[in-house]
Amino acid sequence: MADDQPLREVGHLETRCEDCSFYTLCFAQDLSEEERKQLNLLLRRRQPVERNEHLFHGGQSLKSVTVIRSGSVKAYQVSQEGDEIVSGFYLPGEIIGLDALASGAHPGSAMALEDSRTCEIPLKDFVRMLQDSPRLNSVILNLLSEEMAETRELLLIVGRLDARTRVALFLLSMSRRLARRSQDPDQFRLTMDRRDIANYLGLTIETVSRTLSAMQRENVIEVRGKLVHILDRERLNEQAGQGIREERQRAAG
Amino acid sequence: MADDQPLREVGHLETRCEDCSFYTLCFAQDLSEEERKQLNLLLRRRQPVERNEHLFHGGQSLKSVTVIRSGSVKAYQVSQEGDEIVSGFYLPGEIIGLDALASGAHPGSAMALEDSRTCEIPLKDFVRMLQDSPRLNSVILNLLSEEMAETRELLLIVGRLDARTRVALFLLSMSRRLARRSQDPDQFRLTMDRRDIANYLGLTIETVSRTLSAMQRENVIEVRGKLVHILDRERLNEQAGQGIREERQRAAG
DNA sequence: CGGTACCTTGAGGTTACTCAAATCCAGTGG
DNA sequence: CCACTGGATTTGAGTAACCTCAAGGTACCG
Repeated sequence: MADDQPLREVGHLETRCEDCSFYTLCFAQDLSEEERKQLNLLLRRRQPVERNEHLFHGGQSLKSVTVIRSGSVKAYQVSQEGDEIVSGFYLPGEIIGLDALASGAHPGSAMALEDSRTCEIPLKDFVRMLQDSPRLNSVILNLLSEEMAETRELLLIVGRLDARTRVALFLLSMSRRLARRSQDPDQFRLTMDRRDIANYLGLTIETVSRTLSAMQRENVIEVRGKLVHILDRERLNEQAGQGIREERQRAAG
Repeated sequence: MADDQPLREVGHLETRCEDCSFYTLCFAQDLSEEERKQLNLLLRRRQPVERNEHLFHGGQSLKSVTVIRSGSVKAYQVSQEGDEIVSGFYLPGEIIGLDALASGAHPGSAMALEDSRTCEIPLKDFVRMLQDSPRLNSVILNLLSEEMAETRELLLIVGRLDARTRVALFLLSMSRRLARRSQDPDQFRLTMDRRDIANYLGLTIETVSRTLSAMQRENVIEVRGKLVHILDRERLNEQAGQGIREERQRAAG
């Protein structure tokens, strides 16, 4: 299908400063001119990391708070049994490492899915700013609670939804987050492989693959390897919406 | 089995102040004498809540931070589809409402599973204390991150483990938390019904029931309705430990 | 051009779900 | 104290969804 208009390669993502979470947050949440200036001063562009290189390992102490500038990153933990558990993906403009703020150590590891660049604020500076600025404090609390909410949502997804729904939600999430950073929301490249997707969604590779194929047969999406084209967002939304196994025992509420 | 020593009813749980999270935290985390005194002053014992009564509803603004003094509470959210999603249980001495600190509104609802009593600190006072005391601040951040960690763990449980393992983990968690509050860790009463357990674990009532029955047949536990007796903690631990579906596709790490 | 890793597809098995019925239990009223 | 009743729990039989194992295809890289 659509051989006249095949999926075209989408370039490596690079976030403009205006699209970065630091930027957006700080300017949206009415920090003072002074606070902004300082934040910008502290921001360091770090050496690019290569594909499969780690940004940090689980258990390491938190050295800096990081924004993905380009590329993408997966966060994962290793269970007692030694299994890798993918807990999330970070796209350009998103902040990584906040969940370590409280304890001071990273609960999990982060690995680049492709060659990536980041901006960082050394932890010391960041903490100092936190102490000086109640505003920034509340900004961070908010970010944390947002991440908490996302984890909660994932909880809902992973445990209770059928494969079709999980995959639909995943695609929509990616689409939404890419759109936020000035990307085409209907055509994008998944930077993670099927294994990571499967792991993240609590499915097997085969099930993810079959589900994507099925969606393609039904003309909801077009898939070619990592390239995804959303053809019928309407139906994708439907499939994402209704997945809860048709009424588990719901209580009175 | 064990008809000579049947499960005996366990009395209504009441936490001594020494077992309460507020108490423990504040005194463990070296707050100043002054700070402690103030915290105690602010603590209010609230009117008891009856079984099935709500402590608060989702979306309501956070009015106070609450410790369960006696009884137990379930936290749940309502999904878009109108299904109830049980996100956790709170036992005597545990703090409820922290996850609303950031946004100021409760993300979900809380309902008493039995007649219960609570202690509360009005939000205003609590926030004032937070501003005055960097120590308390970090204590709270820690609690939050702890809750985050718990949610993450639940994430792991709910999506990826088989029924047997989920139930085993649930029983052990209950046991551990009860033991912390001076209860017999091997003999206790579940205050929630099978539906809540099933919902919490992402299973159906029938599966929970069957699993408990199977564990009983194998002499790992003894169950009679809500009463649980752990007979073989060793094996229960084993069953909790190995559940991950025997090696999902693990990546290189 | 061959090799390797990734992805897709197929066949069969297992787990947990669904539907249905029996049993247990707590609370109520006689 | 006991029968009654409605809800909770257990148990059983059949089914659907997803996993496992296995083979074949595809793309990328040297």
